[in-house]
Amino acid sequence: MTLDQKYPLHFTNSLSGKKEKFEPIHPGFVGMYVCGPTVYNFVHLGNTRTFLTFDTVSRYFRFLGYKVRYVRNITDVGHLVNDADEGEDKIAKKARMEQLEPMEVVKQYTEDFHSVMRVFNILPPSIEPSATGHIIEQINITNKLIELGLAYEVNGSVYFDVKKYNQQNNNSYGILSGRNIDELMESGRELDSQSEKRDKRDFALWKKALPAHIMRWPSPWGDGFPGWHIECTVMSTKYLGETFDIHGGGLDLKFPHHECEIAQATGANGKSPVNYWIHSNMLTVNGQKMSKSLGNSFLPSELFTGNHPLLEKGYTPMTVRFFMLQSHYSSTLDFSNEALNAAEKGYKKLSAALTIIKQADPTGTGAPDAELSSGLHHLAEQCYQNMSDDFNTAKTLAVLFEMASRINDIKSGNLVVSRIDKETFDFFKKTYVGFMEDVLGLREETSHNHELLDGTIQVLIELRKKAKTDKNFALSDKIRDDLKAIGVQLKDNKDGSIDYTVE
RNA sequence: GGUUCCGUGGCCGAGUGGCUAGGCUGAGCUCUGCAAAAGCUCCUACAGCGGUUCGAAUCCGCUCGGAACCUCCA
Repeated sequence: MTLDQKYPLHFTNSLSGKKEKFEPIHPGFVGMYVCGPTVYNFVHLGNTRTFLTFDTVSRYFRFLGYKVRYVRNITDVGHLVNDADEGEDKIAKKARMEQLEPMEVVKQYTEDFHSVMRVFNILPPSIEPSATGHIIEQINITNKLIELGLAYEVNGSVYFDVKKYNQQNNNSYGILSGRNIDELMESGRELDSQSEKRDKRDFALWKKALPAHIMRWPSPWGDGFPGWHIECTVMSTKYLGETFDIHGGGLDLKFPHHECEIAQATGANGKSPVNYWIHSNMLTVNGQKMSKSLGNSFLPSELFTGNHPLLEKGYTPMTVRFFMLQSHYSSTLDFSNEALNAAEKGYKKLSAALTIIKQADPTGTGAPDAELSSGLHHLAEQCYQNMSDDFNTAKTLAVLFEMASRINDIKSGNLVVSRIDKETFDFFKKTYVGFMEDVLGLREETSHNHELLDGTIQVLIELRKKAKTDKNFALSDKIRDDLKAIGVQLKDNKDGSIDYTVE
């Protein structure tokens, strides 16, 4: 029995709003597309949460034995500033402000994005396509939609005919976001230069470029650039097929972006593009969504250094990762210094247990205790059960904390390893290490633990041992206190050995 | 205005009809030369008001409060 059969995965499908059993199109394989960043600025912490969510999702699929193709795009054309744009997109605007070539901007912020992903231990996707690399495909699908009568050209721009699509598809526009097309008409706002559209609910597939616009490509309708939604439709279906398993993204993309993707793809290919939609919720600050425009966002670098008015101190990447994993991806998560401090301590506890269990060995004498063994086996199994239940990282962490207590029992001698049968011990160890490192992506933060530093501290530890043996407690305390003052905490173990941690 | 979601103990945060969430903080105990770490114990909540039910934090209704989307946004 394979792991995915033993612990069948269920998760909430945004399309139905219900928790569903995951049934892949091709058994053993998962195709997943996630909307990536728009690279016209530094990614802030809120953006990071979404990528962390889907990193964990893809990690767990792989852990269960699935072969995953994870596609996450780079939006380097830039979303329109607004629907009434003057033929200028965000990247072009930024480029002019900074006197740079658009591709220079894109390059800079893509590099930043990648480095942020790396420090958070977010694994790279299988394919990372860019919008500018798929202009031809975007033109082709736009052409196809025109031929099908679902799009129309006006003055060098092409728009998707939402009303017509809706009539042809059982009024399904709004199927994802629960929106009603008639209500959209009432609430939609009127914009001056929107007069080109036949209906204000229509959205752009291709926009004509004005002379000032510096990102432009030739097309059957003249020089221009693609609309926002079409890139994701093109790149997802190109690499995953016309219907694929999972599409993810931030909740704020549900409407209109994802709704438009469904309409375009369904219109062009005659079939629904995605079986399961997953939306991750927002990171909030004082209850409000973190966003650049609200001025309550901060950059990962500011978080690490603590160099920000909202931050009391700096926090390590793994502390932040742990902090985010403590809540469910579908809930909002509120940022606060208190919560980060709590996370820092909690994470250190798990990390310390990780170091211990990795070195633990099931040696020793004594008969295995069946009841004890089955209790530990059951505990470890809960990691699988919790992750298979809508990727519940919070519940999984709760189990890992209990496992960490047992690991500490082993270290302190409260729990004799030989009382655990070999099979259970191996499963327990494999589960703890596997869920920490492979599934949750939490690694030991030992960057301070350089060889030189370690060697130096070992010398001091030996001196202190000698002082203790000589009952020279004044000296042994001075060594410990002085080390603590510079951030090195010594810990005396029962067996006389001495460990240390670096703050 | 429309659509949707949320309101859990000192703080963060899981949980959807009966069974201990967990972390952090605080108090105590054990271990220890003293610490630190660790283990154990305690502090037992579900916005308010009604209703359904043998039984509700969990379902229904109303009230109050907060948020997201409807415009670029992870």
